[in-house]
Amino acid sequence: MREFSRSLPMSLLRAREAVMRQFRPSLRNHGLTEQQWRILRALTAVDEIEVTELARVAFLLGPSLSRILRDLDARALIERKAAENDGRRAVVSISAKGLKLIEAVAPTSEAIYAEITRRYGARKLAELHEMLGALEASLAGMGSADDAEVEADE
Amino acid sequence: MREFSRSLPMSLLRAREAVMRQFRPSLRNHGLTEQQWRILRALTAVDEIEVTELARVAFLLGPSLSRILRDLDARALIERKAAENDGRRAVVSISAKGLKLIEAVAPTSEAIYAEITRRYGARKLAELHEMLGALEASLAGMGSADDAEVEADE
DNA sequence: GGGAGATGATTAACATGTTAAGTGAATTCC
DNA sequence: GGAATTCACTTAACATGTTAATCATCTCCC
Repeated sequence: MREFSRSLPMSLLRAREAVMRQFRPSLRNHGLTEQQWRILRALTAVDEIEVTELARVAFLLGPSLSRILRDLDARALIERKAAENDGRRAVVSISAKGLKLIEAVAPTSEAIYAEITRRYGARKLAELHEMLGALEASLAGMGSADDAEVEADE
Repeated sequence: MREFSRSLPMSLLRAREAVMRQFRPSLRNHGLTEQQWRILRALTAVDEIEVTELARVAFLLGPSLSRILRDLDARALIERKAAENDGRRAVVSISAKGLKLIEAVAPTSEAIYAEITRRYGARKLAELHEMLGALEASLAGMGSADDAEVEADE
C-alpha cells in the first residue's frame, strides 16, 4: 500500500493545518473561531444572504451553520429575518457590531497572509490555488464509487 | 480584503473535502471513520508504536487519539500495553482482527486513489504533493505572530 | 383547495478538533 | 534521596463535522 504520509488527504490536511496554525491565535484573541470568522467574513461581501447560500460560500454544512448562527445572533454580531416571500428561508446580514469586529481582526489577518505569501512566493501561491481548483474540478463528477452497497436501489 | 473564496485555507479545505468525499462512503460501509482508518493504516506500517509517535504520524491531537484508541481497543482492532522501561508510555499495535479489516477496505481504497490519480494526472499529483510539502516547510518556523498578546512574557 | 411530496432550516446523536486541566510516573537538582 | 519539575497520557469542556430525523412551509397536481 501507499506510504502513509504521502496520501493526498494527509498532505492536504497537514498543509491546511500549517496555515491555520498561523491564524488561530489572532482569531482567538478576538473571541472568534475559524468557522465564525469564515461566516462573518463572507457576510461582509454581501448586503444580505440566505442561509443555504451562506452555507455554500462559507463551505459549512447546514447543522454547523445553524449552531454558529444561533451563537453569532446571541452575540449580536449578525441579524436574521425571514425571507419576504418564502417563510422557510431565512436571510442573514452582518450587524454594525459584527462589522466593527471584522475591522479589528482584518489587519492582523492580512499581515499574516502577507507573510505567508512572502515566504512561499506569490507566484507559487497562485499556482497552488490553481492546482487545488483543478483537483476539485477533476473529482467533481466522480460519484462516490461505493463498494458493498447494501441496497441495490441507492 | 481578499476575495473570500480565494483564501488559502478555503482552497485547501475544499480540495481536501473533494478528495475525502470519495473515500468516506467506503470507510463507512466498513464501520470506520476517516480518523480510525488513519490510525489503523499507520499501525500496519509498524510492529508496534508509542502513542505520542502515533499521534505524530497519524496527525491527530492527543485527546482525539485517546478517545479513538479507547474505541478501537473496545472493538478489539488494536492491542495496548505499557512500555517496558517507562510506566508513562503506552505501546499500541494492530490486532489480527484489525489487520483483517484493513485488508477488507484496502482494495476499494486503492481503486478510488487510482481513479483520482487517473483523473488528475500522476505527474500533477506528484507536483501537488511537492508544493504542499514546500508550503508546510515555508511556514515551519513562523511562530504564530500573535497580535494583542495579553501577557508580555509569553 | 386540499393532500402528497419537495424544500429550507433546525434539532438530535455521535465522533472529532481544540485548549485546558488532571493524573501518575520519571527526571532533575539541590 | 526527596521535593519540584517535566513528561506521557487521559479527562473535561466546548465547538464543529457528519448523517439522520424533524418541522414548518411551499408547490404541484388532481
